[in-house]
Amino acid sequence: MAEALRLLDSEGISALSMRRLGGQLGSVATAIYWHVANKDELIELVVDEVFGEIEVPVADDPAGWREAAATLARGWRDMILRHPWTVHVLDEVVSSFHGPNSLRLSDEMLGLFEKAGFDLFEADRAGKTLISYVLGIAMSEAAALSRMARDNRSEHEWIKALWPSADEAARDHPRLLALYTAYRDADPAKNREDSFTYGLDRVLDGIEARLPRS
Amino acid sequence: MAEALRLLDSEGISALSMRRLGGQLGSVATAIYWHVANKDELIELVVDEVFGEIEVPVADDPAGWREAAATLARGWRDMILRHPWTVHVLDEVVSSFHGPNSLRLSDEMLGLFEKAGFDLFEADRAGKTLISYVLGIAMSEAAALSRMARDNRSEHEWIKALWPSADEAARDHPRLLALYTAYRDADPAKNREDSFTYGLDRVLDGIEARLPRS
DNA sequence: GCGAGCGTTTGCACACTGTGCGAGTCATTG
DNA sequence: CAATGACTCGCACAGTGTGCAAACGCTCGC
Repeated sequence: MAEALRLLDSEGISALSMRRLGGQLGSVATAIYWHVANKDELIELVVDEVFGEIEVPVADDPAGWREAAATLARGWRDMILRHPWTVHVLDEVVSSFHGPNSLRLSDEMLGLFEKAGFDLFEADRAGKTLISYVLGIAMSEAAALSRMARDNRSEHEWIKALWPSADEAARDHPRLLALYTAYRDADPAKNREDSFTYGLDRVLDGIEARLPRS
Repeated sequence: MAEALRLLDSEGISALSMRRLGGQLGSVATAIYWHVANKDELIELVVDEVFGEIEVPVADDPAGWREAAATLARGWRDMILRHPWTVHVLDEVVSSFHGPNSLRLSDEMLGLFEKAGFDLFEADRAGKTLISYVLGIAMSEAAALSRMARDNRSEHEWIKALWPSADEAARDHPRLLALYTAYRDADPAKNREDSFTYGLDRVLDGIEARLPRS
């Protein structure tokens, strides 16, 4: 699993073949099948492993829930950006929601929202809401980043190449054009950070508003 | 593309091979390469096609923005659940954010949030927030549904099979256990709907709170 | 010390994948 | 009628996941 993870992190999902992994271990593809039922199971195991990297901060006082939730969200997103290949195995990811590490994570997240003042049901839904936002944006970011790395072409060049004429673009998509020209000279990394934070704050605002007033 | 979509919808991503698609069209795999550069491009085209199914409601008065945004979110989610294979091609999906249909969609969504009262920048971020939530939860749902269909085993049976003993489960994950036993006799479809709606409302609440008071 | 057993590895084979290349087909046009 | 160009086909290559049976090597009880 460690070797598989190394392969995935350094060269992406397409680098992980059973033959290659076997070779890297000084052995042969079919030898792996003694330890693991099939490739999917291998990936599930690796995915649960990377879930282990996320740590849930403990919020002692109820007031600290929001900061704790934000830290959790950031940790989750950072994990995905550290391992962008997770994007390509989303259904194994979902299956690994039943691995030991992600079970622990789910349970602790429930605890976090319970401590904030929700009952168990609403804690579950609040948690799902937060995680869905994080999953969605992190996967978009990861996919965009890896694609940008593959054919190194900035987002802005992408956009520009799409429109044969500026006039046409302005006619069809006036707002998109205005947005992208405004973004042209911005720092994409900072922009990505700010955008993530903005959404995170909105989601947490929405959740906070549901808390029983203390 | 129509035949590819049919294949994808009825038998999932693994059914779409160039040989199979060629055969279905009364021809041969390599014939497809005249029309399309490679398989990825084919998928991008199909993905943009299904983006075309989503329609953006027009909100005439500013007060209608919330309902319009909710309709948009539901339409997007329904599209993903109608075509669950999109989960497995997330990076082609992200690439197709630059296809004509999704460009139109993005532009119209910007318009929706501008009409609500945001400036262009914040409209972009609000839209990203909403779409990230929808993407995240819909992809989780789609992956879980397709996995459940594959090895027809309910979510609850899944969970039960994980824990060798109830005592152990209760010790390690007390909240998860309580949650799942509470959910045992619930209708999963209704629960999924309610959960989606709950999160959607929280995200929209968070966005609404940022609107300049009118 | 030795054979038995068992966990683990290996080689081989099968059916399948995406796709490059060159030759062939066919309808439309000058 | 000939030729151009859109399109299709057959073949081949390198690669994939994985089933199966044979072989290996280590650790036991005798």
